[in-house]
Amino acid sequence: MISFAASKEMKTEKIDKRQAIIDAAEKLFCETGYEGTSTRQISNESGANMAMINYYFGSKEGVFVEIMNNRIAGFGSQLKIINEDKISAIEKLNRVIDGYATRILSNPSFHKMMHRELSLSQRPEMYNKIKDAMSLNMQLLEKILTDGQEDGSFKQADNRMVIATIMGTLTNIVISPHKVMPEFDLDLNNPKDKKMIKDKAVAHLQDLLTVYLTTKK
Amino acid sequence: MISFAASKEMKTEKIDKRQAIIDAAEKLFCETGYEGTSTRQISNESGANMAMINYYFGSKEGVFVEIMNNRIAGFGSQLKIINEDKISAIEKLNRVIDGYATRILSNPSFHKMMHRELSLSQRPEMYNKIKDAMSLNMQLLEKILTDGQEDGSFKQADNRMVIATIMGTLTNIVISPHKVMPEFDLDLNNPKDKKMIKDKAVAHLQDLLTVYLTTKK
DNA sequence: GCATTTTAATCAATCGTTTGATTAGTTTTG
DNA sequence: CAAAACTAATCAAACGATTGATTAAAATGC
Repeated sequence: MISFAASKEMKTEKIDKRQAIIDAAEKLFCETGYEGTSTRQISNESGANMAMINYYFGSKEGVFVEIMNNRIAGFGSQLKIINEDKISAIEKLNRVIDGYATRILSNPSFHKMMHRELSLSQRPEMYNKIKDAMSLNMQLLEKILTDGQEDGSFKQADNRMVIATIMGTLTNIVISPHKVMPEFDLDLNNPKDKKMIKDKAVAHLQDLLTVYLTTKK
Repeated sequence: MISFAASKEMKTEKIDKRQAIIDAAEKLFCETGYEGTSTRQISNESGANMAMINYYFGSKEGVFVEIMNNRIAGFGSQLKIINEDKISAIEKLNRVIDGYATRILSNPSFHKMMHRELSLSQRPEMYNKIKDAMSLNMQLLEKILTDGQEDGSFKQADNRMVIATIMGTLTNIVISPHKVMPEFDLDLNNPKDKKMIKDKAVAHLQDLLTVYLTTKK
């Protein structure tokens, strides 16, 4: 019973088996996909016994659901405040682009996995969760666009398509960075490369949309 | 070998078991992914015996490789000629956008599968094939952009990012059409909806890039 | 009648899940 | 306080089902 003086953990070893399973599963799901990952792999990677997966999460899919819920929770929180600020529409848009790029590029693997799940739409529960989380961001983006259009700072545009351009551009960069910059050997796991790609992406999108939305026809 | 007078097929039955396997496998791979599709499913869906898969293609992966090769072959063929035409850079760009949207939206399921494969990058052979096929299109796009910039009709821009925007926007629309137009119940399998989405996407991208690339700073 | 195509049966391997037992820590009880 | 009862966590082993692949025999076409 926890010897005196609180011996927390020994080195950095197994803080929590439950969390270890989540961490290992997320890594593996990102790398090899849901179907491509076996419970035995999760067991090995996490150091937990196979039975613990079902003990804690009921099933392999239960682990997946848990991971997605954890990540998706608090998705819109940081972005929502942007729309409260007393700043111009164009400034709001620029901040949203930066915030969106930051989040997506902070965990490219997970974003890839999310998109695989969305494109497969096998597990309806997950599909709807992802869809809802995304639609939160879309509503925010749309509001910024329509507000800007109403006060005359943005010209009229196909806002749905504008949103598709913002999200699509960032997703495209995350999924195929080599395509974007084939002349270098860029690696999204390298923090330096990641920052460079993010800066380029943000600068491009901000420039693109500023020019597009504020140019008099 | 193909008896005289070409007795094609009897009713609509088994024209070719080999082709039936390819068709069934492509459908299933698109719907449930590569790992999520079993050889027995392919066998059932195609009407061919399980052993025929290995007989004709050596393995399950062999079927997959065959499908990808068939689809990828002739990828750049239709687009290459565009760059030969004696038309303005902006006109070339508009045509490429239309051609690209047409191809992607002509088979959304396959395009989704291709992107899943690209984002998983499990099978290196496939990964490289897809990458090479895409990079063909990218080179064409980049050439159009730089040509336009050299003759002064386009302003300087981050061309790699511009390309990411074009491809990313279209991919985003294909993968999540509901996100793009949640107020309607659009369906990419419905030819009418598909045409409408394609027209909207093309119009948006052409407008966006025309404004962006031809606006004096 | 020979080569090609197709079949049913079977293979070892792996899948996700469940089991019964064991450990250690906590609570309850007398 | 200590014996008894209970609880959550963990384990090795095994479950039945399914996986991709292979076999050897049968059917087919020429």
